Amino acid sequence: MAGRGDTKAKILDAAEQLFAEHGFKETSLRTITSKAGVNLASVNYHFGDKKSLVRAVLGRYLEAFMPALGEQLQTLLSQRECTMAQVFSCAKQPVLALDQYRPHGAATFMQLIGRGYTDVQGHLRWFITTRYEHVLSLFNQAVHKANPALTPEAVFWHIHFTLGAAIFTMASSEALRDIAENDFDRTLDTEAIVDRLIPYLAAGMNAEPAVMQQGQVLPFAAESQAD
Amino acid sequence: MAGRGDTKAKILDAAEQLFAEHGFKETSLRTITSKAGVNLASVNYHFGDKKSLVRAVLGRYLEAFMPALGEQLQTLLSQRECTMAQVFSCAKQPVLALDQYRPHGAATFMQLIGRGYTDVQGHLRWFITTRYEHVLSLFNQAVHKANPALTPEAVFWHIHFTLGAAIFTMASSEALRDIAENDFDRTLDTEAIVDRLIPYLAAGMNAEPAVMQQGQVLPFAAESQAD
DNA sequence: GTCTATATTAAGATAGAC
DNA sequence: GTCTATCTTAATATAGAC
Repeated sequence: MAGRGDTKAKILDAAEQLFAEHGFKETSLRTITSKAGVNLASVNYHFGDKKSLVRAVLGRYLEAFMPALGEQLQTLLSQRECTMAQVFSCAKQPVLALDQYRPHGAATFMQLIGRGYTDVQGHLRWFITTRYEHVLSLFNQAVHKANPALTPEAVFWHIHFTLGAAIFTMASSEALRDIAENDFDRTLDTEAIVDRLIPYLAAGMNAEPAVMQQGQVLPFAAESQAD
Repeated sequence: MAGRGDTKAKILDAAEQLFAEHGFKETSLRTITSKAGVNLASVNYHFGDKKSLVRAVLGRYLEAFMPALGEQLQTLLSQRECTMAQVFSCAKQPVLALDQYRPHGAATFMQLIGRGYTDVQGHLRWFITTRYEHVLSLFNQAVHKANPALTPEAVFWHIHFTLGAAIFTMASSEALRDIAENDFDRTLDTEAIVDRLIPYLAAGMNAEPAVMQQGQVLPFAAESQAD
């Protein structure tokens, strides 16, 4: 397997799939190049080192996703008013478009985001803070517009809860889809999962904080400890 | 540093902290034993291999948490009726109790769960399917009791969204707490985060699925693509 | 039970011929 | 740009003295 000038792309294609499935640390350059059918040394030639390869893989997707999300948010912000579900729907088309961009692109992207988020090396944080901070800011604005009653502190926490639900779900979307198709006996595409997710996230984001005193537990908690 | 018979415990204590912070694969036995102040070979002597050490670390926490959660859910299920917030509150006391069990136990536990969930080796799945399936079943029942109108399919998906929000948030709770304390200028304990999380999860779990046709996007999506 | 010393394997990276 | 061969490092694991 030699000769053609698309070695770089073949490495990226193989790497993104392996990274998504197994994680960055768990995927060796040898596994990648062997799957790609290229020589081990070519990774170093084309990307310098493994860290740069990881960033190239993430960057290819982020560059396809983030500007599209930014546009959707911009448009929504130019409306007179909006609902929380509309805010989250802004991500729907950009995510689904990734399936045209690459086979299983949407699922792969979300798995990569999930991997990158808990990653020690902070690849994803690097992208967000150096390139896409603006899009995150638009998202914050849109959330505030949809529900101005939310305090900044509530927005902060709810956004992170939301990230967790979205990233985590999509990162394990393949496994979940298999289980769901088996248990409920019907086929599911990425869009169906996204359509389940949007109302969940919107409802959570709009949630009112409960009034709780410090140390309060369920009324029956005390009895349950007695034996 | 030698002699005392608590080598096994010292290894567990060092390992849980390092695993929580850096992940299983990213933490070497050398790092663990050096932090614990014990000899490298003692890991193998006391635990056999690294895989068993990981399970021992997870198991110590799960054994402290799962039975307590099960009891809370049992008690709730014996009531005449319950709300969704009460269902999620069942986890509150068992989680917070971990802070008595080990320093920063609650945060460490959730970080470990987060690591274990995306872990390739499936340590966590192993525990759940071999030991704690019963507790998960109680949780499912409680959710159904709190909102019988939810279809089994909706419950399935919402539980996974919930797991994502909870695990992901708590796994990065230390970082989030730092940011929040800096931005909003007040101290936060684990209980405060849990109290934020519960109403969010309850609202999401109770969310009604939106009525959407296949392929529907935002009304303004078409225009935003024109240039 | 604990230690030193070492076997074994796998990984990232690079030199240098073509 | 691509290949073979190799360097270097770091990890798990174990043997065997104490």
